[in-house]
Amino acid sequence: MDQHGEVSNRIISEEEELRRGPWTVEEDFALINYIAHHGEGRWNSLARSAGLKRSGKSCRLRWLNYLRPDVRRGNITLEEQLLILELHSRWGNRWSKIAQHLPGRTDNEIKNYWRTRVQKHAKQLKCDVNSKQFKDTMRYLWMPRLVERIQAQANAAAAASTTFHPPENSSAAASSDSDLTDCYNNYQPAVELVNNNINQDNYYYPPPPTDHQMINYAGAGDGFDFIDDDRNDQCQWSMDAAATAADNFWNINVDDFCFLQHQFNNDVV
DNA sequence: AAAATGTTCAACCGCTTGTGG
DNA sequence: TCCACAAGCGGTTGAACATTT
Repeated sequence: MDQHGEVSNRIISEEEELRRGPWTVEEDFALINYIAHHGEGRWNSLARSAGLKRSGKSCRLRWLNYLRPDVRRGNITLEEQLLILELHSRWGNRWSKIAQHLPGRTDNEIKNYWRTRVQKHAKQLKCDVNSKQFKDTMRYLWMPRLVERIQAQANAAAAASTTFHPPENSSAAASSDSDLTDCYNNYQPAVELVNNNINQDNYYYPPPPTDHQMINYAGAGDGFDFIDDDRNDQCQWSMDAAATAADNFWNINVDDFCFLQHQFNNDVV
């Protein structure tokens, strides 16, 4: 057999032997070690050079989604949830683009969050995740509720800070809140949103988070005109659905939900 | 206690896009 | 302009784990 024959046979053999499935500790170590010395990129040749019987794709995915030092693990925070909902309302399933605004989170993680949490809620409400009703509910109920919870957390932290520190430190503690937390303070509770944020065109423009580091809004009306001429189609859910939403998912009480329905259907035109 | 059912998320797949020759 | 290859992206799968019956 000539040299070329040997080479092609070797390549075919290696391709047949490519491992799949969960990575072992040894494989992780080999990948980390190789990238530490040679950098990332050229994943197919990297996989061979590192002695890994994995495809380049598999190595790239393992590194980006799991082994990279700046990957953030653990539960998605309230702030991150709010940001995901906000950005998804603008960009849809552009997971990679959304992930760019959540430091340390991967597109895969955000995609999983959306599918397991958000889509589940839509399913249980017998509501399409892409429907106007569901998007409006995220906007009017879920996101304001998240903001309220974030604010409550911040208040609790501030109270704790006041308890344990002398007064001269409390102002410093207050001003040390992150920009993201500050921007959430611009949100209004759900009911107030409906009452106070109707502009001259009779369109509703919820005040978005203004954190310039995270979200760069192009301006009023840029994707946030959730109330439009089809408003009559909104809020057609049964009271069961309202109660389910209120009690199980968004912690919005049913009275508030009914009030919102009333506002949508009668007052806000 | 065990089986059934539900949930999570790492990993894979196929397609698209970018890039260099 | 075309082609080949690498990288990126979003959809999907399935194993492991958790919860319910």
